[in-house]
Amino acid sequence: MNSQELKKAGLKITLPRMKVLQVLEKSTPHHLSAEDVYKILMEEGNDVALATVYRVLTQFEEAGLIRRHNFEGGHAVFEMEQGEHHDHLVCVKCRQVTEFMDEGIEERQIEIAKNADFVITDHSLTIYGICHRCRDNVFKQD
Amino acid sequence: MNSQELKKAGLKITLPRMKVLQVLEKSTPHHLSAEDVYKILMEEGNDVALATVYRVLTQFEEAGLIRRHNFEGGHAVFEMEQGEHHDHLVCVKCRQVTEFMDEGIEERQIEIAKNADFVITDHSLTIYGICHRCRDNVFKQD
DNA sequence: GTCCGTGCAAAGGATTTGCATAATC
DNA sequence: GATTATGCAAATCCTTTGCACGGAC
Repeated sequence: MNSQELKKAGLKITLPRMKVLQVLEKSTPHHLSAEDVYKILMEEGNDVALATVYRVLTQFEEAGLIRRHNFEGGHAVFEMEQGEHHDHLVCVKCRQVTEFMDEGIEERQIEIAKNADFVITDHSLTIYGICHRCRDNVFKQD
Repeated sequence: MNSQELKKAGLKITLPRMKVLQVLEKSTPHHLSAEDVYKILMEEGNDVALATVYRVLTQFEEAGLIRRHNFEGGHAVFEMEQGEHHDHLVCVKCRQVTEFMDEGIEERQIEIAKNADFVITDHSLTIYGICHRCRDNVFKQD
């Protein structure tokens, strides 16, 4: 139930918040921009102002319910917090995002930060490239 | 001589381009935003329009002379292309950027992309945190 | 009923663009 | 002298904010 998560986060249960949360959960592990969320809500007939989507997403991020990523290319994308950290493979053609996690890399990062006398607050590793589907379909439009 | 680099990149030698290039080279390996470059030029008495700075930076990036990074927090930063790849430690307090490079991590990334049947075009690893100076100076303003 | 949340429209910051002028080759 | 670059201002994109109204508790 979504209302549980909202309450736990100290946020009042409102329709816009419930709806935005549903959209994000439904599309896990996809990565949606504020605009994406807004469009999906519109298509579903749930009229929520874009400004509200932004506000709600920001609140969710502060509450630790979701995560914001600033990949290259302008707009931020959001995904449900999945408990465990992971990194991303982003296809520069179709924009599809795949997740991965590598213990070795994680350990090395901690090591590097320690050596630099640096307290890690966050880290993001993103590999940009062309996914196998886009490579196979060079002549088609995805 | 900067004009060499510009010519090699197929760009006409103009004052704004020379000046922007000088600023970037002078501050290597610092990371400057378009606004930063603009302000430095202004302080030096070199009046270049902000729009021109953006245009020139974009051209330099396309020519492979410089590199653009979109760290978290809004605006892009640029640095001279230094031939060899490296990653970044970004202090979330003072915004200072430190560079590092780890062979083990690089190899793991290639491995991961291979397993995902993904052709790497680029990759960026950024560790966000608090540098030792900011940690020591918690009560002062940097 | 009080307080917080929402919608709307306007503001905001970073970056881009159209157009006339000015510079390079 | 032809073509490309620049300056300026306006436009654009993504995101945030002020304010009056509506809804949650």
